[in-house]
Amino acid sequence: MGKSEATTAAMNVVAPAAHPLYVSSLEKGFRVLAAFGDDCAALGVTEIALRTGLDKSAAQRFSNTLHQLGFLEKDTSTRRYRPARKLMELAFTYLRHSSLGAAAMPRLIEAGAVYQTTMNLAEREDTDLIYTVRIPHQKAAYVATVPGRRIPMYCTATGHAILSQMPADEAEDIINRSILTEHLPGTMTDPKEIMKTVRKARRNGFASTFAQLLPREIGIAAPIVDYRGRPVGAVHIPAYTPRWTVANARQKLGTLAIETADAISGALLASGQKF
Amino acid sequence: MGKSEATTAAMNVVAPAAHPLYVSSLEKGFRVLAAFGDDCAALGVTEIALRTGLDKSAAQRFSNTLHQLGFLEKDTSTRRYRPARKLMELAFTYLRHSSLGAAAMPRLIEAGAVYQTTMNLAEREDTDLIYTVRIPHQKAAYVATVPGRRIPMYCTATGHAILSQMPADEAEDIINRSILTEHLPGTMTDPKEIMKTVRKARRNGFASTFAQLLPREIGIAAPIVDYRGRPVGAVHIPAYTPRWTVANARQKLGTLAIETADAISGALLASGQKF
DNA sequence: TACGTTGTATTACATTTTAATACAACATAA
DNA sequence: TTATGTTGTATTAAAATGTAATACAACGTA
Repeated sequence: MGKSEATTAAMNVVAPAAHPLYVSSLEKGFRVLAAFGDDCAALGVTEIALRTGLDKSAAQRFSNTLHQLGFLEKDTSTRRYRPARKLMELAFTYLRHSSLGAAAMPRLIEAGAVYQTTMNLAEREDTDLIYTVRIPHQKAAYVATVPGRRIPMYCTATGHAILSQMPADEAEDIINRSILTEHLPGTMTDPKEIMKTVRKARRNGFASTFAQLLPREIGIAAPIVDYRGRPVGAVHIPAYTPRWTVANARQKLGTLAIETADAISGALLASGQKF
Repeated sequence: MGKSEATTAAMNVVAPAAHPLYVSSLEKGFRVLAAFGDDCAALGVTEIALRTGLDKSAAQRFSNTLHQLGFLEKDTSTRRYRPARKLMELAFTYLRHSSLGAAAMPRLIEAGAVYQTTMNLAEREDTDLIYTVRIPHQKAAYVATVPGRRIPMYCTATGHAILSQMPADEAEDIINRSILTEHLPGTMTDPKEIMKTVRKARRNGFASTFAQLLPREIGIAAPIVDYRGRPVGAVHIPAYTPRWTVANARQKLGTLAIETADAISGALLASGQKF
């Protein structure tokens, strides 16, 4: 599973073409942060240079600066850097004013209590999703319980739920631009098959997948829509065999996911925000 | 309550003196992100310039760059910026390899189920704390359920729990460097009184506070220590009147907090990590 | 339509970052 | 221990980047 996680891990911080108003130093700083992947808890400057494509001097200066700012810790004995707690504050900067998060939170808490299941809120980020709110109930792989994680749309119930509320051409575009990797034996990588699943999700009002990214995981997800009916995120409920069967999960958790997502959509509408 | 939250909100991104290896552009970029406080969901460039101390041109370039990188969203109609989902990925960069988080997660989940209470993990950040893992059970003010939030140590059970495991002079130093604000009528701001509470926490093995930052909130917290006995964080359980009384919370939740914190300390030790 | 305000684009200028290099610290093995 | 490689740190002259001033455009209000 560690392996299957790895492929979804790298944060995307690439040069979006030179522009007169573009401060490339800022990008380099974020490239350093993005260098910390699944496979490395701590990095030295040489390794950072290697992973970021910066030369040693640049790696040195940016690591140093991030350290001074408090976003990287430095182990004085090994002289290696690691991400620091303060990065959590940046998440708060986002979440604090997320009307989606605020609308979702109480409803996810409530829904999680029904069957003692974990409840997640995911939002779209291009061809991927990011979990923004997670309310764990049952124990699972640690990374699978942590917010901020990015997963692809093409092979996840959450992704299908969102795709199901889009015009077909838009959904197809996302799938075509996705890197279709067979994370586990059985991960769907055929665009036609994926679109078929998406259409099924559209008919049912929710999506479900089995063992696509994590072994034994049944994913159940329902879309959250804005005032225009456009998908802004999805409620995701993970369940695991053998405690749950696919049929049982689809019936019970599918309904729960839809109810919860609809309640959130409604609350968003009431709060009058577009987001 | 919104008010009491506000004072604890601003992220600390200040110039740590010029150094030859210091990239000031990076700092400016983070200053822009830090400009988004409690009182503003979105900001225009002029406002950003005002809040960051950058001039209009700089504010323009850094906002633009952060936008291109995906860390700021731009509302095309109002032309104002707002923090974007991608900031969540930075939190993941930290959490992914947090052995403290990994040790705490399953134990917090388990403990939260006992009395249906929210469970938090907080870590120290100078004179403040940052919530890194939050497992909400009961509904509460949205910001009080969101990870990444920073709160002061001097007037919180979580802070006292950590201070209680430090040498007295170190604890006093933290209190002296804290900005002692009376967030609510009754917030403790007298260093002597604070130290007295901390000593009491030391004797009891856990700390408790009432209505210090949030009205009606009873805070219960127990320290997590590393292999040297040094505090690395704390388990925090919030409870609210009238559902809980202070006495009842101290008795039941105090015990639970201690047990959970000890279990986490033990797991950390077993995992062989210093952190 | 006129006016203030706010966002955007363009420059010459100079400060900042760069990349090369040299040095120091550490780890490993002979 | 001494030698040897590797990795981290510090210092520069050179150059590229970011700066701040300014002008222009877009929007909202009266």
